[in-house]
Amino acid sequence: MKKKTSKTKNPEVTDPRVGRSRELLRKALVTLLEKKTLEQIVIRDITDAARVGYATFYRHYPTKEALMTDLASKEVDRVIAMAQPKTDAADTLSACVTLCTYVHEHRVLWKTLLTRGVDTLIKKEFLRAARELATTRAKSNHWLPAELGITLAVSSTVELLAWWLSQAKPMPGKRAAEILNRIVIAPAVSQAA
Amino acid sequence: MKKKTSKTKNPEVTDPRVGRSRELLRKALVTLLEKKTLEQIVIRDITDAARVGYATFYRHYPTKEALMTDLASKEVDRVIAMAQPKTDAADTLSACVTLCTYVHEHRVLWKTLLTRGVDTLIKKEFLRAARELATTRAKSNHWLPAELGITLAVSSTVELLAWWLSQAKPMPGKRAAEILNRIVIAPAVSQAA
Amino acid sequence: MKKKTSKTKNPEVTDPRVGRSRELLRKALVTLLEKKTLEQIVIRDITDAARVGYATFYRHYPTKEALMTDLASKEVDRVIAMAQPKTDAADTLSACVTLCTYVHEHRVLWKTLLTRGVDTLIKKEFLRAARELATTRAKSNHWLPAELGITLAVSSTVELLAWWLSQAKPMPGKRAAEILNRIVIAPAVSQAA
Amino acid sequence: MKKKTSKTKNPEVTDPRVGRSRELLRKALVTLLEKKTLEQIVIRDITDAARVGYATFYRHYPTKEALMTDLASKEVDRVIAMAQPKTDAADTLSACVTLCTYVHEHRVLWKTLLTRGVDTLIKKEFLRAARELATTRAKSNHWLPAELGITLAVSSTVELLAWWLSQAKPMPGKRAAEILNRIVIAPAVSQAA
DNA sequence: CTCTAATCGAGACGGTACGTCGCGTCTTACG
DNA sequence: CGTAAGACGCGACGTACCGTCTCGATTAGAG
Repeated sequence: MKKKTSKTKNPEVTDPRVGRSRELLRKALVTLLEKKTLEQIVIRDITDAARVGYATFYRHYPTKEALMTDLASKEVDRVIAMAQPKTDAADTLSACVTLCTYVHEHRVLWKTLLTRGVDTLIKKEFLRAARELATTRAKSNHWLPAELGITLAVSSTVELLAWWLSQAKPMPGKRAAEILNRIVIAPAVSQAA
Repeated sequence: MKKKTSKTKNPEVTDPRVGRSRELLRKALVTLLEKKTLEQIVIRDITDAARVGYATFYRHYPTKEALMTDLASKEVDRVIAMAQPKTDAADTLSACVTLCTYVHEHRVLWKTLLTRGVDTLIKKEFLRAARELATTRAKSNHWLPAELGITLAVSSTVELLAWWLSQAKPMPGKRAAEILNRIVIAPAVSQAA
Repeated sequence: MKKKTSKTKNPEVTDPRVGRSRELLRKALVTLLEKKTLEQIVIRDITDAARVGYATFYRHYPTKEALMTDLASKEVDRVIAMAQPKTDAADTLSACVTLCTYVHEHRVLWKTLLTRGVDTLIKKEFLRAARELATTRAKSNHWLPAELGITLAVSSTVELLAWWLSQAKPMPGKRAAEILNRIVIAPAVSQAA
Repeated sequence: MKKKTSKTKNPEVTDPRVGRSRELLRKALVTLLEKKTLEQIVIRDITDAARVGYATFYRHYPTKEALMTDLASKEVDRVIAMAQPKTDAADTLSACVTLCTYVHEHRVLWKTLLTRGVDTLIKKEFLRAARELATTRAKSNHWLPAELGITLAVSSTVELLAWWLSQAKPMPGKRAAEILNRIVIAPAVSQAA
């Protein structure tokens, strides 16, 4: 029989329950991260908070780190997408301001992303994004290996944001952006020039 | 009753078996770290490798992280002790060279310390040491909070060393030292000036 | 009320698909039983082998044991129906021969019915059938309670058949029938006399 | 110095905790069997009833069936040990009386052993014991294979006991013994003669 | 050299979390 | 509208480590 070709296998998952479950799990994890470290969180915590069956977790993510990475990559992609145009315009300070502003607006989430033992995963996502950026504007540098430059820039950025948000009374985003630009981004870009 | 009180606690006189057990445990951990992440290592692995009873571990360390910290702080103290005189002499490049040379000479150990999921602990030890240094030479800085400066310097240093040692063919220590000095230490010191 | 649609339900007129699905499920179970115990078989195995949707199983049977019982009772009824006339003629040996012959002809199936952890269900079906027989020819017996007699006769019969079929080189059906008659049926009948 | 030679490596397990745990588990299982089938019992039920950690179960038995077998074999061995001398003296009725008396005295336990879906395991143990007996008194038989004879005798015995104990008002042990002897044991022995 | 207490090995134990499996129900989208 | 495909809630499974504990057997060093 010819026919049925159309439907039977749609490449991507179509069942709406799948999307819903994943959404619930991500939300639950964010909530829990406000109170505990990722490694203090147990899978049952997540499924309970998401009001989802225990096994359902494994139907979507192999580990809690995978769920975390999903979360992190979405956030990182979003912030990069916002800052990138400015970078393209070579206006690094403006890019930093955009970044810091966004982070500050979502400071509750970002604080947990950066300080709850999750920073490793966030850093990995930033690195991924930074490498993509770098390839588009590859500039050779005599004395500083590109990969090292990226690593340092990313790690400093993350470290700075983490420090900033963990302050009892964080400085204004504008100032954080200035520091970030002056101490990390501008040197990095000028090196690359 | 006075008893043989004398025996019980001479603060620094310890049963030689104690020292021996701890040594065995540290050695065992170092060995294991060459093959696995700290969190892949379980306590039984350590005690087996050390050829020591399982409970003996807990007689000396509450967790494997404590053992790791013991290890890390010894190493960090040693390398700081070597580099510090140079720093005092304001010869930062020379301090960097000393640091990199030492690390390179013990690269097998340091590679595992910096890359086997242990970097967080090492960084903590470096921070501890760096803060001590900083207090001795406290300089005010208008635009860069001291604590942030330290944090960034330490994290960049650790990141750089980790990157360096994880290369298939690491560049010579002298070059690593130059980069370290130029990109991390010199800016940090000049800021502080 | 005559119901609205003609379609719905004439008690014995069943949707032909129903019969088909059940048939497929029974066939599938028989096939699977050649390789595994009933309790090693899971419902997904059956539906996969029957090339039927998973939920379809539950539209016809509440558990795999129910399916098994369905299977077993059909077989037992058949064999009883064949042997019974002989029993009525008091020709017990002949009845045994009929039984053993039938079983031997379907030995692949019966072997699995008797040895794959299914014997309990088969025995239950035999008991059911045997009790029906017994009521038609109820004879009192001074020292042996009737129910016990039936139980022993059935269990010995099943045990004997199971042993027989599980032999690497089973003896001929005629001999099995003789043993069965001599050791189980004849004594049972004479007791009842 | 001979030392306390006795201790260091005794081939069998010496730790008293082991014996205690196993005892607790067996006791717990017996208790639970009075209320549920073996397969309705879940390992957590056993460990809870035994007031023992869940994992402790697996330190001693791989499955609940293994625990059950342990229990069963102990009982079977005991009863066989009591009846065997009589059998040796060819006094089969007396052996049956001994058996039935013992079983009746422990009827609560035996009822569960024989009717709670455990009979298969008990039968297996009886078979084991019966085969041992049989080898010591191996007699050839022209028309009845020895293994089949044993199988039938054991299964009938078990079936009879199960029927007996499951009666609302069980007949006296003496009468059960007579039936057992007359219908199972005596024929079996005379066959073997 | 003896005696006593600290330390040790061995490993059982009560727990918690894991990741898997199968059940039986319920949902979805297609034909 | 019925059915395949399969997601879901549930709960038992058996495993892995954890950190605590009990045991004797060594061993160190004070008397």
